[in-house]
Amino acid sequence: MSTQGKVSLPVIKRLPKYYRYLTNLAADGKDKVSSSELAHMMGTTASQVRQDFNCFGGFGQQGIGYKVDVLLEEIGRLLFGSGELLPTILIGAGRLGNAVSSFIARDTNGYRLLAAFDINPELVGHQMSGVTIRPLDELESFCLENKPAVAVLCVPRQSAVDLSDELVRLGIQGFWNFSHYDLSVAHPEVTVENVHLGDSLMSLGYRLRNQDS
Amino acid sequence: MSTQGKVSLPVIKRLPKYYRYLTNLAADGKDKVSSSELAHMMGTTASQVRQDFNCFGGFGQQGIGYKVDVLLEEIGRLLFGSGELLPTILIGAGRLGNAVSSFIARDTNGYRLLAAFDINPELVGHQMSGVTIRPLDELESFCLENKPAVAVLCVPRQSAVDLSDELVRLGIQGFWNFSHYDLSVAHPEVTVENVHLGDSLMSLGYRLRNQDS
DNA sequence: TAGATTGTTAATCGATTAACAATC
DNA sequence: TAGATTGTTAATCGATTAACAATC
Repeated sequence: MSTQGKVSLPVIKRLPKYYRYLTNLAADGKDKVSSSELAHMMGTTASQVRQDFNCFGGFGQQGIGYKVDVLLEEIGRLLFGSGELLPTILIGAGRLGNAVSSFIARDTNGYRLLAAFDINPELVGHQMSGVTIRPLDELESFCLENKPAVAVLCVPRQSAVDLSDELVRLGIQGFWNFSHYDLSVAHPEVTVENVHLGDSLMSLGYRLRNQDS
Repeated sequence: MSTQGKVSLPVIKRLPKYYRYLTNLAADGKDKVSSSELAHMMGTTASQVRQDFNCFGGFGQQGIGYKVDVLLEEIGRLLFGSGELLPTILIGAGRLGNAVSSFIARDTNGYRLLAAFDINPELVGHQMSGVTIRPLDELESFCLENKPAVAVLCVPRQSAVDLSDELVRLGIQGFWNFSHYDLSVAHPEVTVENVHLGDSLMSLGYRLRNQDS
């Protein structure tokens, strides 16, 4: 079990989805579930479900299925570790930043929002999802003092290019990146999760126009 | 050329990214680019770039490279068709809906925002990204009259389950889905682009905690 | 015991990468 | 012509699916 390093990205991307469906099952009072039931709900195959779970060390019971609470606990540990929250800062407190901040602030996701930053003086000083918006000048001193591990970027492309260099220098280990710029190419040494909303929207357009469901 | 149906999803997902980088190249005044230059910028291989472009019908020049304007035009046509915008409605005008609406309203993405809907009476009547927020009761009559093709869902999980059935019944062909619920399983007959922000955040957490860049 | 369902190995499928002839 | 780079086929790689023995 916990055979680190051999878990592929496709599997990792499915973990939160498993977690969601299992939470629903638990809420419905189900205590056992089979790989085929889970597969049906998730729109995948029983084979894949079993294969995925076995990346970590099978926690099922042959002939019976999986216990929902065991799965929730195991996958929960994988996703959230031993419970320590990842100290996080957000940069860019516009509309997108505002919406996104609420996801980080929810303590069910495993993060702790320390502060938000913006260049716009009109926003500075306001509260957002429980933290104060600070001027960008304070970024360096804040990071040196508070050692955030994760930065969430909700800024335009051009700012993101410069900011990411600065942030990596300041010891940031991961980015949740909404900027229109690909951090993983410039900074392969950090962990990046890109959310390119414009790209997502455009590829939907392609599929719709080409009638490919 | 335009050999429909044989373009795989991974290729489709890369199209907007090509489009972005080519736009930058054009802005920088470059008129030619090689597959290896593009690959370097995008963090992929020259082989993949050529393979991708050949899904549609090679528009490069052997020995020379690709002309930036030709690529932009061809990929632009793939992404945006002949220029008609996809009539779109948005449901859920909260913080996330508000942020997301600006992407749809930008006419560079190929969509036209017709209206927004919300159950919250306090939001109804306000303007958002150029359209009026309407009460959810008007959804059916609005759809019958205006025939939107795409619906953007920025509502909680439970509402999404019911709404998607209703919207498919009303003739919606595609969803840009931000709700915490998987539309593609319930409605395989429509085109769905899921953006699960919580899932994205959780999988970033896994990777950070397991030091897997 | 019989039925069910996992764990795990093997087969298939598809996407990425490499190689190279065609050609500008 | 020589150098460069595409178009395209072949090889590799990895992920998904199928199959089946182990076992509850």
